[in-house]
Formats: sequence, structure tokens, C-alpha cells
Amino acid sequence: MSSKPPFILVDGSSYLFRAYHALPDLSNSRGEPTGAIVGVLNMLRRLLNEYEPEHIAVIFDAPGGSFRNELYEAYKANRPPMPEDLRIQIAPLHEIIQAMGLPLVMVEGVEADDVIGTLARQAKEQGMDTLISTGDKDMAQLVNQHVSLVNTMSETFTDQAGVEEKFGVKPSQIIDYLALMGDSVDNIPGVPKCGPKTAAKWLQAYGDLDNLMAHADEIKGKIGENLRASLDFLPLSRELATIKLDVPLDKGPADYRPSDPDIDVLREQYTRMESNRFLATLESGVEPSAEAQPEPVETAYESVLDEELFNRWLERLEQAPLFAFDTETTSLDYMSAELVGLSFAVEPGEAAYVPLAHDYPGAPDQLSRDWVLDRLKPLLQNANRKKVGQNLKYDMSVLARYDIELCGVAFDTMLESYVLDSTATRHDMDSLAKTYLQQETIHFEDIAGKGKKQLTFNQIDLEQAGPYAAEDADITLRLHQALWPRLEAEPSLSELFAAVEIPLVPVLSRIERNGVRIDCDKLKQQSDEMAKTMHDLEQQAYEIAGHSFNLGSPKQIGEIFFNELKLPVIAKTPKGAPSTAESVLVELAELGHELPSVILQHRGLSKLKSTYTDKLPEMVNPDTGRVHTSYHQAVAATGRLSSSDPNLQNIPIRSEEGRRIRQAFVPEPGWKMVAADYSQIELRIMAHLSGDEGLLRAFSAGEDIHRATAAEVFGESLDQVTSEQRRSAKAINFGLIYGMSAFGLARQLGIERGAAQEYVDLYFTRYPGVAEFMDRIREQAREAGYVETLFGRRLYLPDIKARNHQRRTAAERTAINAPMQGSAADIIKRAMLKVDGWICGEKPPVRLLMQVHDELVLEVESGYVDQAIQHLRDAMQGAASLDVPLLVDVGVGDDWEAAH
DNA sequence: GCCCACCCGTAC
DNA sequence: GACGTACGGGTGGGCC
Repeated sequence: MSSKPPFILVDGSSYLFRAYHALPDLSNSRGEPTGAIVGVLNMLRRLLNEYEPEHIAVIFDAPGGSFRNELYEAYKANRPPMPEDLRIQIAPLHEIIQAMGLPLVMVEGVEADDVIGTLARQAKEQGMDTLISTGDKDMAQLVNQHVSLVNTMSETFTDQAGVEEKFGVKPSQIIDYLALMGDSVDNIPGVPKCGPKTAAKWLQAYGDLDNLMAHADEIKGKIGENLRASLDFLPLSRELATIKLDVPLDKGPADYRPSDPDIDVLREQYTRMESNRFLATLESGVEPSAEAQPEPVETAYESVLDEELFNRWLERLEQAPLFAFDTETTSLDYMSAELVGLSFAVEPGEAAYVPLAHDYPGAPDQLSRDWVLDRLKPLLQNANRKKVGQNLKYDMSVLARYDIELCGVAFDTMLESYVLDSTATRHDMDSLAKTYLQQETIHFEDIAGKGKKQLTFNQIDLEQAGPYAAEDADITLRLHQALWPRLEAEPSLSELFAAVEIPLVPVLSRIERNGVRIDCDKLKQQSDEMAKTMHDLEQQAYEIAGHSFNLGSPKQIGEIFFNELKLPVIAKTPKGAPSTAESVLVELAELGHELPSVILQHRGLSKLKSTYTDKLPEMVNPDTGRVHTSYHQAVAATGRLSSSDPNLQNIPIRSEEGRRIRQAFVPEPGWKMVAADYSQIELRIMAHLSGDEGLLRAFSAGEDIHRATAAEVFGESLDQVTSEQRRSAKAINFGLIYGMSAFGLARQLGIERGAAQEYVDLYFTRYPGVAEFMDRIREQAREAGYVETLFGRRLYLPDIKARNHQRRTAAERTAINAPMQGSAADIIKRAMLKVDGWICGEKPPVRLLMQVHDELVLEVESGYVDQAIQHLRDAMQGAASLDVPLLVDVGVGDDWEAAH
């Protein structure tokens, strides 16, 4: 072959089938299959990167049969119809290939093979070498001095010598070879019992099929009989196996050149597929080959059991511009986790595990925890020594138990992944390794077991624990090297990462460790009262129903209501069962039935008791007397935090009984609770983003926004607005934030749909800027495939172009909601950084305790409250500068309820 | 006994 | 079907 890049002919159809069978299960979140597309695209990218072709064509079978069907009626008759989940991948695949700038060729009446054969022949005549990328052995007949094959999936290359080696016959004999064997898939019989060995043996002996047929009587035995019986059919078999070399084509080999990709179409398709990998590659322009098939990294992991080795590693860490580290502990609960070991990585593939507290029969002597931590402490506390980790908030909290304040957190792979694509379902290390490094990691369960028998890390044999722990640090480092360039390619994302998410890590760690003091006696008292009332309600319910039943079981309630009492079915659950949801029970109660209202009361109390009054005291840490929640920074797609164990972001406030639970959230003696919440922050953001004059004016004038909305929509003056009108306006305002429809508004307000539609129309007439904003945001989502917050946070919306109406409208609602909810999240995060910065700088007697989306809760020494409020207000109001004022309401009290 | 889907309800 | 984002409790069925 000459040194010029060869003419590449890609057998698209062959790869499509192979990819489908190799990767059948891939699909996007809507269940649309994508495996075959992904497989073919990966293969194409490898090919392009390897050969950088000047001439290339991707050939597919045209729909409908080929001339072979006319030659032979039974041709391919045994083939099952193409699976539906493969068929529907073809059109998008073709669109992507064309958008990649690759010439796509389909010719009616012939198969892809024939087009490839013809082009290869023409290329040879024009002095071009051809490389056919295929997984189909039949193509071996096309091989000659200027035509070779490559199977890009198995990465095997086949030239003339290769054909002889593989099949035992020359390329020129392949047609006869195939004719003799037949093809069961294509329903071509061939000679019964004649396989590759026999076919090759015969052709070696007789040269070609004609000669073999002329001497058919020389072949002995049963197989000789089979051959003679096949003589009539063999010429047809040969014809069917022969790839045509003279298909009329309107373009010649030199005309097939790659052209510029259509990025918009690719983005649209990759977004639909939800392939973050392809999207990231597309947006960053980073060459795909590196991450499509990364070189396996040689790993050298060591366990550090002596001082000399430890000192060598310490020196490496001190010299490194950046190192990855991870802690191994006895528990996921950061408040009780004991340090068991530490792992480090400086270079990909090189990592160390320093075991400190493995404790099982036969465990080796380990370095002393105090000795190791003493030596590491200066490094870990040095803000100039940069660290990367996976969820470093946890490690930070654990180290704090050993009086080490982790500083120099420069990167966190979990947050890198989250900022890159917050809609990815998981950002844990194992998932990230699979996605970005194409690597399976050792899973914790693999070495610790699961369920009751699960070991804690200190009980795990070093032989297993060492590689696991070292791998954690190594993978973290390599993930960072994979993720960071993608983040840097998007300045707004890397800015958000560096200025908000990373600095927030220590803030959240401190808030969690601060915890909140809980008055357990008060909660127990409430639980007891509720238990009594619930018992009474149960007795009433049994009396009405005529027998006892489980009031907590929607299923049993359904049985009694709809079968025994014959109450009307008001609504159904998504699964089709008669719903017993609150709204349904309310309606039934209004129809005059007694039982629904009893169940409603019971359900309300049961919820409060089990979720809050019983549960919270159980969650109090005995050492601190406080509850320590976990805030999750990489869960909510909009950028909000979430909270769990316990969830402090859904403590009741709306009902009277519920609100009492907040009375049990108390400051330490001599201190006060201070609660500060942004007033109408999402509506203010909507005013800012939309630039609607009416909305801006109302906020600037400091008006009650729901009242102002009511005045506009109902054409009243501000002071004439009735409370009913204000209630309706409030529902409209909230509905807007959530992208609600007239139907939803009607349901919310209990009015006719037509009336609700009138409200909505009226609203958009009065606030035309809002209507334009919503159109704009939907449009932007469609064009870019994502929406953004004020601070550049991005949320991908692959469903925005879904054919399915339900999916698409849901994506449109998210498109409208996310910029508002997400911008509010950005703003309060920035406020938290400011507040924490002030607390850490001036060390006032103030602690940040909780964040509840638009609210910060602190405890403040009584004498310091006024000053604290001043700082708090400044920090929160100054967290963003909008076209409307940011207003913060602050309350003070002896408990959280009183602080509202 | 463990796990999970489902239904429901709490927050912003 | 129809309002966005979360977490979590209880039930009940499947699985080991």
C-alpha cells in the first residue's frame, strides 16, 4: 500500500447489526434504544482518528430487497424481520453520520456490499488504495493488492496474506468458498456438511468451483453425494455470493470526501440520545479517540506499613502540584466515622494506601494513626497544597474529628461531574469511572459484603482493602484529569465550579457538624398526644367501617371505600388503582361521608408522628445532643441542595399541628434562633430575567406582589383587591414558576378550566414581558438543548424535542422552572459563602445551622443578635445584583417556629 | 429478613 | 395527563 491515506469504505449495515447485538440494552431515559447508534458512532470515530481519511464513504443497505431476491426467491427468507428497536435507530444514525460530514451512500436494488465492491474497483483503477471497514467475511472476495479489510470492532486487519491465513484460500477463491458453504442466515443452502475446512480443501485441490464440479464424481463418501446433489444449485449459490463490481453510481471515489460537521444537528441528536460523552466531546472539541478507547493504565498500588515508605510518599505529596486523596473509615455517618486508613495518588496508576486501624485476626502491624496524622497535618491544612477528591466534604468532616482542618480543596470530581451535567443520575465514583474512564472499579460490596454481614472497613483484610483504597485515590485523580478539561472548555461552568461549588464544600461541612439542637422532650410529648388522638380516630373508623383495618394502607382504604361503602371513585393513581390521595378524601368528605375525614385526620397525624416527632429524637447524636443532617450538593438537577438523614428541608410549617414541630428546634441556652428568608426570590428572578416592566415596577415599589398581580389581573386598585382575588393571584404566580397549565390552575383554585384560562390570558396581557420570556426560554432550550441560570449553571433538557407530547411539555415546564429555581439556588449559595466568610473571619458567636432553599437558619448569642442580623441581611441581599431589590425577612426567637 | 415499587405527603 | 425540585414513611409483594 502507498503512504497516502486510503479510501475508506465503511460497511454501515454490517456494523449496525453487530453493534445492535453487542450493545442491545443502551437507551435514553425515555427508553428509546441507542445502543446500535452508540456502537456505530464509536466505531466511526475510531476509524476517523486512526486514518484521517481524505476520501471516505459510509454505505448502508437501501430499504427494500436487492437483485438477489429476484435471482432467488428464498433469499434471506429465513431472516426474522428487523427488530423494532433496531429499526428505529437507523434514521437518527443516518442523520448523525451526515451531520458528521461523512458521505452516506445507499443504492436501491443492491446491497451495501455491491456498492462497496464497485467503489473499491473504481478506486483501484484510479490508483487509490482502499480500506474496507466491515465485520462481514464475504468482503474477503474484494481483497487484492490495493484493497484490504479492517474490522474496526475487533481491530483486526486483513490483507491478501490475511485472507489466505484465515480462510485457507486466496481472495479470488472466496466466492466459490462461500458458494460451497452456503449461508444459513441468508437461506442459501450450499453443499450439506461442507464447512470451511472442506470448502478450502476442495478449492486447494481443484482450484475453483467449475473445476470441482467437473470432477464431482471424484469426491468420495456421503459428502461426495451431497456435492453431486448440489450441482444444480451451486451456480446460483455462487451468483448470490458474488459481490457486484459494476453498480451504476453517480459519483466516483474521488468525490467522496468528508465535509464540515453540522454541530447543531449533532448536538440535537446527542442531546436526544442523552449521550453526555458524545455531547461533551462535541462541545469541547476534544479528540474523541482518547476517551473512546483509553489506553489501559498500568497500576502500581502499594500499602504503606513502614515509616521509610511513608516518608517517601510524604515527600512525593509535598512536591506534587496536585494530589488525590481519600479516607477509609468505619461508617458513612461523618459524625461517628473512625479513620481506618488514607490513600493517595500523584500520578495516574500510582497510588498508596496507608492503613492505620485494620483490626482483624492476623492483621499486620500498622503505622500509628497519631504519628501519621501528625506528619500529614501540615500538608492537609496547607491551603497552597492542592487536593482533589471525590465528595471531599465527607473526608473533611472525618478529618475534623482528628482536629485537622482540610484546606486546599481545589477540585472535587463529584462536583465536576455535577456542574458538567447535573441531570446525570449519579455522580458517584464507580459510575463516573465507567462513564469517563470506561473502567469497572472495585465496589465496596465486593470486599465488604452486604446486608447484616457487611464488614466495616477496619475488618477487611489488607490484601483486599489496599487495592480498593488505592484505586479510589487513583481513579479520583484520573477522573479529574478527564473531567477538568471538559469543564475548562466551558468558562461559565468552570467559574461556577471554582467560585461557588468548591468554596461551598467546607461551608456545608461546618453546617453539618454544627448540627441543630433538638428538644426531644417536647417532641416526645407531641408524639404521645398524637398517639392518643390517632387511637381515638382508629376506633371511630372501625365503627364506621364495621370492622378494623389498617388506616395506613391505601389499598385497604380503597377496598372499604369503593367496594364496601360504594363511594365514587374520584381519581386514579398512575397505576390505575382508585386514588385515596388527600384531594380525593376531601372531596368525598364534602359529599357528606364521615370516614374520609377521619382518615384524613389520622393520616395527617401519622405522617407527622412517624416522619418527625418519633424520628427526629432518634436522630439526635448522643455526643452533641444535636441532629446532624447531610446536605447533598450533587443531587438536585436545578442546583439546589438536598438534605437527608434527617431531611431538614421539609419540616412542616403550613399546618398548625405541623408548625409545633419547629418549636422543638432550639438554640443552645443563652442564644437565639435567627431565620432569614428571601422574599419571593423566584418571582423576583422572573422579573429580572423577563425584564417585564409591570413586574419590575411592582417589586421596585415594594408592593405585595400577589396583591399587585390581583390588581392587574382583576382590574382593581390595590386596596380594592379581595382576599379571594389575592389568593387566586398567588396561585397564578406560583403556577407560572412551575410552568403550570390552565388545567392545573383550575384544579388548584377549584374553578372551571375556562375561567382559569381567562386568568392566564389576562395575566400575560398585563405582563407581556413574562410571556415573551417564557417563549424565549423554550426556544433557547430547543436550540441549545439546555437552559441556564443567572450564574451560568446549565441544565440539559433532552426531552425538549421529544415526539411524545407528555415528555415534551414536561421538559418545557422544567425549562421554565429551572432558570428561576436554579438562579435562586445560585444566589443563596453565594450568600452562604459570604455569611460563612464573615463567621470564619470575625469569629462572632454565630453558627449557621440550616439551609432551606430560600432560607438560612442560624443560632446567635443573645447579645449579638442585632449585629448578626445586619451582617446576615447584607450578605444575603448582596449575593446578587438584580434589576429588582432582593428583600430578606429576618425573624428572631427562642425556637425556629418563633423565629418566623 | 432484605429489597423495591408504589402511594402518599412534607418542604420550597 | 395536566405544577417544578427534593426526601422519606408505610404497605405489600417478591426474593433469598
